[in-house]
Amino acid sequence: MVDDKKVRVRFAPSPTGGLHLGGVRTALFNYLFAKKHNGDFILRIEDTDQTRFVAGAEEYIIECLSWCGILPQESPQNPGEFGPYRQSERKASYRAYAERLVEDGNAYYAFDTPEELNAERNKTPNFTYGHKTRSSMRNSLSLPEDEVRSLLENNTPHVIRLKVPEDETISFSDMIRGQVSFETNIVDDKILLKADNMPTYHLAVVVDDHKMQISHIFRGEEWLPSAPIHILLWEYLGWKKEMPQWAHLPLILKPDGHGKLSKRDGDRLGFPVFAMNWTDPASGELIKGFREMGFLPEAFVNMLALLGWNDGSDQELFSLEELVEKFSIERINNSGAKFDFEKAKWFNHEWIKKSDIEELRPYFTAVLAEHQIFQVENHYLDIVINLVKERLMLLTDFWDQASFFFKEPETYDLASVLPKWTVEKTSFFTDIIEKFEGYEPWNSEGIESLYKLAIQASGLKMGELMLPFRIMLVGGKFGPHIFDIAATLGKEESIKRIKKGLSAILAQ
RNA sequence: GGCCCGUUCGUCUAGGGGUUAGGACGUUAGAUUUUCAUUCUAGAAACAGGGGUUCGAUUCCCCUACGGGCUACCA
Repeated sequence: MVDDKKVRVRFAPSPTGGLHLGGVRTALFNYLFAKKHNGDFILRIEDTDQTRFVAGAEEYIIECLSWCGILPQESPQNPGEFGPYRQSERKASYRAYAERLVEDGNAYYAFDTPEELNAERNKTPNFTYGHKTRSSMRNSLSLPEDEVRSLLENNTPHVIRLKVPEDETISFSDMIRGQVSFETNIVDDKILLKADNMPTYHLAVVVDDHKMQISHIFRGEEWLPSAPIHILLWEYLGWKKEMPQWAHLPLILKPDGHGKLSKRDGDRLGFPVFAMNWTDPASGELIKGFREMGFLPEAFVNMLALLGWNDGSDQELFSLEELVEKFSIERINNSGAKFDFEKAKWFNHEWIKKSDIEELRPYFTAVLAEHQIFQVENHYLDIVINLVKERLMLLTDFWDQASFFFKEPETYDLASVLPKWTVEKTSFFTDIIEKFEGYEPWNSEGIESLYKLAIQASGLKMGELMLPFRIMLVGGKFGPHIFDIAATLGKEESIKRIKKGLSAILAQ
């Protein structure tokens, strides 16, 4: 599978918008394979379609990779010796290869305008530009030689198309699905060079993969049908011996219905599809990302890796280092996987639980800052994190679970307390305030035993006095062990909240 | 339509000629938590169908069905 050739793989997105989770997974598998085999992981920007260029998309892609911890060795920002790493900057080099193909009789000039092609498609239901139809179109195969020459001399807009041979079978061994074959008769004469002199994806990938000495290609299954075109090109360009090995990854599908997962599904079903928030510069529309929704990068990467790959054991939690160590192409699945957001959240939950406090702290500091809470002492924050972290699915849940540690409740769930309120309870709480005031040291166990003793002395039932206490400190029916909360809040703050809560109850 | 790829619990998957078909998410029920969540325990839940090959197929082969992808001067 991996011969003596140096492993060089590339992730080659086009900068047209946010980075889809399927894209991140492709990048991840490339990265894992490269690392596993001491190879290079390269980022190449495929921006040959200038009409689809979106400002900021390239920087965004790099930031996503950086967030995931899978930065490339070579990229536009960090060029190696195989640059440039943007196809638009390699523009000048492509035409020569296309011309060479024409000279060798493996490609030809075509002068049909987009309008003419459209008309043809409307006329003939399943029109394809190929060996059956090219003689009736306007190209250097059908037109007289001198007409072709004068068209070219007059700079008539034209494209260069691949001349796909007749009656051949192209087959290759895909590292994931084994032997795959195609009949050339059904492959169309794909455009290699557009009228704007830019190459199409087909020409550009092959030329660049060769120039960059790419050894293995991991890409989505949607590319499988164009594999024969690429193989033909490797052959016609005379590079067949250096052709990389192919691996077509299964697709990530919509959780409900059917089809490839798209950004629209995220809106519709309420989960992110992009790695990070993406704002479309043209429309201003914001599309949510996993990062901003509260995912740990470790969890995101872990979840993605297990979507289509497993190590054969029951293990599901893997760090990036472990993935590198255990990754193997043989264990990549060959069928598409429906994305399951519930499972994604479970991965995040597990990673929050197993992450170190130092790693977690900055995330929660950021969550607090969003709610105008600043300058929290690390010691206090750490206590709170340890109290609530196993209750969190998303980092952003921290606010719902722990806001009361940083500000007193604004509202009280009085409905769960009022109906059973009695004067005895009022005096219990005025009494407990006094007891608390004189109590030291202020720790959870101590407070608990003092509180329970007071309950016994009052003759009231324990169950009647636990909930009101919680409502006073927290505001509602949630949160960790109540005496841990009181201990963390401190004596002064706890007493203050009891007083305030009590008056809120009495005010009704 | 044509071509290509695929098909094990609802979902992600392990397995592989003879298994009680395993795990995880979700779900259900209990326990713990004098709140809620977590956690723990238990349960329900799958080999798409039909033909072969075979002593024996979920596993190998073929067909069908179904699903997906591609079919642009997009990647």
